Amino acid sequence: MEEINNFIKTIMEKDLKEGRVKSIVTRFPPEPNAYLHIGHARAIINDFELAKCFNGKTNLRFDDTNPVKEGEEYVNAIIEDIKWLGYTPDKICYGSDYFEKTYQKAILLIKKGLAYVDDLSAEEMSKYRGTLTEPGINSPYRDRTIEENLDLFARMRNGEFKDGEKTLRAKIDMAATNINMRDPVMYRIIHTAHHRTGTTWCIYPMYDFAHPLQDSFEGVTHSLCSIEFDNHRPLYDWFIEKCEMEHVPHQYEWGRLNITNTIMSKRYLRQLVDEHYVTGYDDPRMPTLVGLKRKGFTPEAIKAFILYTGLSRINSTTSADNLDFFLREDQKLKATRPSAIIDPLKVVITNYPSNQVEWIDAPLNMENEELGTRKVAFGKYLYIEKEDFVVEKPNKKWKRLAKDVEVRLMHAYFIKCNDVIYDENNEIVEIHCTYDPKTKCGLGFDERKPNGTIHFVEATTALNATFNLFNPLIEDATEETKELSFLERVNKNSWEVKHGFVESYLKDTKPLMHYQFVRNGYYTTDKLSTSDNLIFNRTCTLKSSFTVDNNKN
RNA sequence: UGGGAUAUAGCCAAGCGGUAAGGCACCAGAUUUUGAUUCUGGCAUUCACUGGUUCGAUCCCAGUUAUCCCAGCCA
Repeated sequence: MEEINNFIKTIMEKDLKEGRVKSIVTRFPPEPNAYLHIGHARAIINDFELAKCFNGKTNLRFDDTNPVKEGEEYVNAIIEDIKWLGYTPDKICYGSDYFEKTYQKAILLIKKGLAYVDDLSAEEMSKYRGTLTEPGINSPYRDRTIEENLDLFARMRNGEFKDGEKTLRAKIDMAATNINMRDPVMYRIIHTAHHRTGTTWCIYPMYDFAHPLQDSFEGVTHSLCSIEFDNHRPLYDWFIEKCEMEHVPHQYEWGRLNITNTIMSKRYLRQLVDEHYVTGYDDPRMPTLVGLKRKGFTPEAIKAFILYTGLSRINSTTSADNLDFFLREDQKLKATRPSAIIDPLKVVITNYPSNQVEWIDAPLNMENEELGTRKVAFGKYLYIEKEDFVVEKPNKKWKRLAKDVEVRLMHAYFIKCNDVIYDENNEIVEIHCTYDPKTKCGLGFDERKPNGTIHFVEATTALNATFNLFNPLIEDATEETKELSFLERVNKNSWEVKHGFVESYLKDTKPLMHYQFVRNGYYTTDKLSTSDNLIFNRTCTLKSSFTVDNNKN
């Protein structure tokens, strides 16, 4: 495993050395309302790996303080994803475990005159809050007596008020330049059953109030979150101090990680699923962990990607090349490498018997013979990749087949092209070659050097399978076509589902699948273990356009 | 136009007062039964800009510019 090294680690080392903390405790606090994606993986990996560096502990804590958005389905999915990444939380807990303790701390703040029950409606409160440039003004309910607040808050809990009728607010400073400090709401009334506490509660703490207390209750030392919470840190510290928390956790922020041409926002991922642009959260086109898993990613590849990509306070966008690299690196010695032909060109071996097919032993991975061998068919009729043939050798650097040129068919024989057959439109139909029996793989033939090596499949034994281009696993060999589409960023604010993934990806980036199947054949055989000789049909289906508006609300 | 954060190569990212690590991408060459892999070499006289402090500044200070975040009873 790579050595983790980033600014948070430096902070931890210093805190330990200077005695501010005795040991490291971190937590990964997802809200159970979405599937985890590669961005979460960064948080998970850092939370766990940083604690691990110092023999510390990491909790998984579900931040379930809003019953209208959350559910059990996500809890289980998140637990599974973390397990898949290879981590075991020290404890699995829930924000709702602390509802009573949190409630008591709210009472403490009321008693100290630092919290009050407000009757302002949401719209009124918004007006009273002021703007970025103008200070807010105090709520008319701000000066209720402690007794009245205590009574009202108890009645809020007892369900005497409707949703939105009252809130509990912290009494800080309506003129604060940091808007988060302008008497933030601590509790709101929600008469909705909670997935764990049922109808026990009808008031729920807000993130800003609940989170620091939860961290403190659990003994978290370093509460790591993304940079947009930077503005909340003063409030975090305020609640810790004013609630007289025994254990004092500290919040640190890091920048968010984006990946080029990848949607990472929960909201849009949900839209893609809900509106059936993809087949589900585990669609291989999704950046979710379950999606990446189906696409062929391994936890090791994801971890290496995250750790090598590093961490800073800058929001950054990493090229998808980076992610691909770590998958290739991870799969180099692990993957079996059978051949596949995407765009077939028929080859007839004129000097080979027409009713004969021979099977040649070939290693599954030339760089790792421990993976064993497979039988590769060779016969009179073959397919090669169209792009591996040109009639006339264009230059010295051309290392593939051309007329009157001899190449090696990987694991098989040297072949030489003698004739090119055209149809009435002057398109190449097939090419005629001869093979040299002396050059069979393994015989040690070295009298001539071929003009390169290309891969092939034997036509009569090959399976006509359709691949999901996004997925190294062969999904359905029997299915005739599969819709292929991809998300492309059209401009800063919108993305579209485009058809024709293959072409665009081929043009703009080194296509992972092209690389894996065509030239290298890195993929993990899973469902189709009986044959590794496959014809790749490329089928694109037009899909409607999907545009998202990045403007809030 | 209020407050906060950030600025090091095409993309990430180390460096924290002593003269710019590393990875991706890219380029050139060698090896090669995958134009892959592997190997070798190249890739910031300069750290957003302008001043200042200092023997010495990416690092400290001041100003400027650019980008991001904040006006949910979301997290």
